[in-house]
Amino acid sequence: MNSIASVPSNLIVLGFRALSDPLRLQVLELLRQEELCVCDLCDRLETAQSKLSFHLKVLKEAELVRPRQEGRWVYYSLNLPQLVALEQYLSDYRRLSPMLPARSCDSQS
Amino acid sequence: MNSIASVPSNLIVLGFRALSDPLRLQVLELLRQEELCVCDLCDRLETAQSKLSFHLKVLKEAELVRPRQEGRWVYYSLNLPQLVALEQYLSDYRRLSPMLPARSCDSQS
DNA sequence: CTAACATTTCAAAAAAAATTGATATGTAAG
DNA sequence: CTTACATATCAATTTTTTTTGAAATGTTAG
Repeated sequence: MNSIASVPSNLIVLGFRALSDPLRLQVLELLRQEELCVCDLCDRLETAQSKLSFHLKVLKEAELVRPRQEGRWVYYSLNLPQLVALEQYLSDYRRLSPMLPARSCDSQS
Repeated sequence: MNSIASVPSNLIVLGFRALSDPLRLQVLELLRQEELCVCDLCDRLETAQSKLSFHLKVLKEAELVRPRQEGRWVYYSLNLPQLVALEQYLSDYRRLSPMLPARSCDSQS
């Protein structure tokens, strides 16, 4: 009697992982208002460029942001569909949650 | 010209961090259907008790699950309100996202 | 071509998170 | 009281993530 729970999709895990850092959340909040290039983000977050580049990579691999190169600048913007995908993953918990009362634990052994 | 983005609430960061692990997501998926005690979870996830205890602590500190002791068993259940809080944090990205086109980066230097 | 600049990549170091096995705590049954 | 059991905690180790500074890449301006 050993049902293994379904393994969650990798992109979902990557998404939540990308969201699990304050600096990365700040990046997303800035991008919410406008597309920004890396130097803008460094400026506004008072963060070293190399550090930001790392965190942008994490966000990009989670498909939460999209880069767009223009000359020597790279502009990042939100990738709304993936943010919505995570939102929907969570919203599934509201549906289909009968929330049964406790079941005796002894019955199994 | 240096607006620091607002620092996200700690509980939000803890929440996403807790969600950023496959095993913890599996725990939540199992709890979606029913309240379960630790030994049940060990059983179904084929995981050592000590390991699960650690992950349950992470979920508990993020307020995504709630423990309820009954005799020598501890039953865990979802804490829907906090899951909804995270969902709403994400849903804010859909609203209020004018998604302006690129702005020249030169204007600042 | 050369110099300046924006960004990425890399390697080393530091910090944080996860795993493991052992032990502690608390409850209940005999 | 003693034993068995469910769970939590702890310390040591391993693994993963993050930070940092330097070097590489690629683009544009002169």
